[in-house]
Amino acid sequence: MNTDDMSTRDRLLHAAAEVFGECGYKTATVRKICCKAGVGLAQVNYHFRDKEGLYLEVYRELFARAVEQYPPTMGLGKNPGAQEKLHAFIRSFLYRLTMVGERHSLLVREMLDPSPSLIKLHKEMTMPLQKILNGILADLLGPMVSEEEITHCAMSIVGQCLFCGPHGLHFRGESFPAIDTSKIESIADNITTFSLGGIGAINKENTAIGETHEA
Amino acid sequence: MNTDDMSTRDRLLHAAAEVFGECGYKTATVRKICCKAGVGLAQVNYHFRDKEGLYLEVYRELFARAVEQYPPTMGLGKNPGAQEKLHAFIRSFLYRLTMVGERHSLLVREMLDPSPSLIKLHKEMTMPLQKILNGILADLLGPMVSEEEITHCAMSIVGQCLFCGPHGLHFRGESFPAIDTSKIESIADNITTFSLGGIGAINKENTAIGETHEA
DNA sequence: ATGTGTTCTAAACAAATGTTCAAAACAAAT
DNA sequence: ATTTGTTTTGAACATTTGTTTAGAACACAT
Repeated sequence: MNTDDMSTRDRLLHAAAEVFGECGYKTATVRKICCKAGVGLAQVNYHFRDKEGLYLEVYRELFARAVEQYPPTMGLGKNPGAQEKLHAFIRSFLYRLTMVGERHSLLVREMLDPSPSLIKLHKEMTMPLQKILNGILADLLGPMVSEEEITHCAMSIVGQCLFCGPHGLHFRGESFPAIDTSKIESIADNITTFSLGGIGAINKENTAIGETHEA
Repeated sequence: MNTDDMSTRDRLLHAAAEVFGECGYKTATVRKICCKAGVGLAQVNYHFRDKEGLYLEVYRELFARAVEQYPPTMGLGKNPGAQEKLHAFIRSFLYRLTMVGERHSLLVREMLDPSPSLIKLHKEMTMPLQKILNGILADLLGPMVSEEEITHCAMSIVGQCLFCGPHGLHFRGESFPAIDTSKIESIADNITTFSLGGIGAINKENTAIGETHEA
């Protein structure tokens, strides 16, 4: 992408996203970022107060764009069932990871090793998504299920997505192959099938316990 | 633990495990480690060549101890079924994460964001465990299943463990509450139930496809 | 006691990094 | 054209960090 006509601020955001993504917060240097952006060294401090200010801004913008482009209801028709909703949620999650990972694994990286001041921001941006997933799971698990069990299922699903998704490769200690977007769909199908089976098993266990106790 | 009677080398390993665990490789400093170990600054280079040498040694030792203490067959009687084997695998996985996380989240941390030279070592130490999981899944999924599907299920399970386990808290942007070991068992039960359900679903889908094609 | 190889200490070095600052360049309004 | 406020630059500063080195302290065999 040609960044010549962008403002210094935007050039910095653009370059910072790449450098932070490649190196992580600590290893990325202000010099690298400014060099890549083609601006003076002092610009980071001028426009963003300090390195961390720049970082937070990059994170916020990136996250927002990802959610905008791949909302958790992505590809759903009207009156979708809970199963379709779950599928859409998982699919969109994986695409968000992909998109963010193409030029910068920033989001994923910092989700796993957050800088202190990022935690609050991350919570703010994640909360709505988490609420949505919990709602879907509440539907799927029925009214007899506890809040704790919903959380457990949510964690199982998020864990799968993070690990199986485009950047799971990092965790597994592989090198960094390009993301084949075509695989996302099949991965999403797999996780959905697997998770629906898992939810069913939790459900069955639950009603079994219920019967035992109420009988 | 009193480290007064240990050798300088062991004191360094001990302190390094803590500091690396708390800070990660990049942020941890040789000075911090040596100070905590109560040894001179040059000892790291003398005993381990450089910072990375120390790091690799810590990692190797920690991993080995974790596997020794919580082997993937932990708590199994003789002639266990595949389901029990899976449960034991998940349980031991979580305990390994816990143990390692008590004093140092080193293992988990670096599994997620590995330093370049660590990748090889990590692969070496992980491979046997991965083989075991694949074997269990091959049993559970039956003979008709493809290698790819086994891998998918394995990833789903590992992803769940990493995210739901003691250090999943990091990813979720929470602070770092002490690990309540008593919760491990229930988490393990949950993941096992969820995963067995997921495996069942994959299985069912598979035989359905098989029937369609072969009919 | 002497010599020898190992282990340790304290100081210093070289490189890298985030930040600051004074001055220059620029833009826009009067 | 002058003023005013903003943006940019290049250099410098203060820290931090991993590593090195010369020499002291030590262990131990001869």
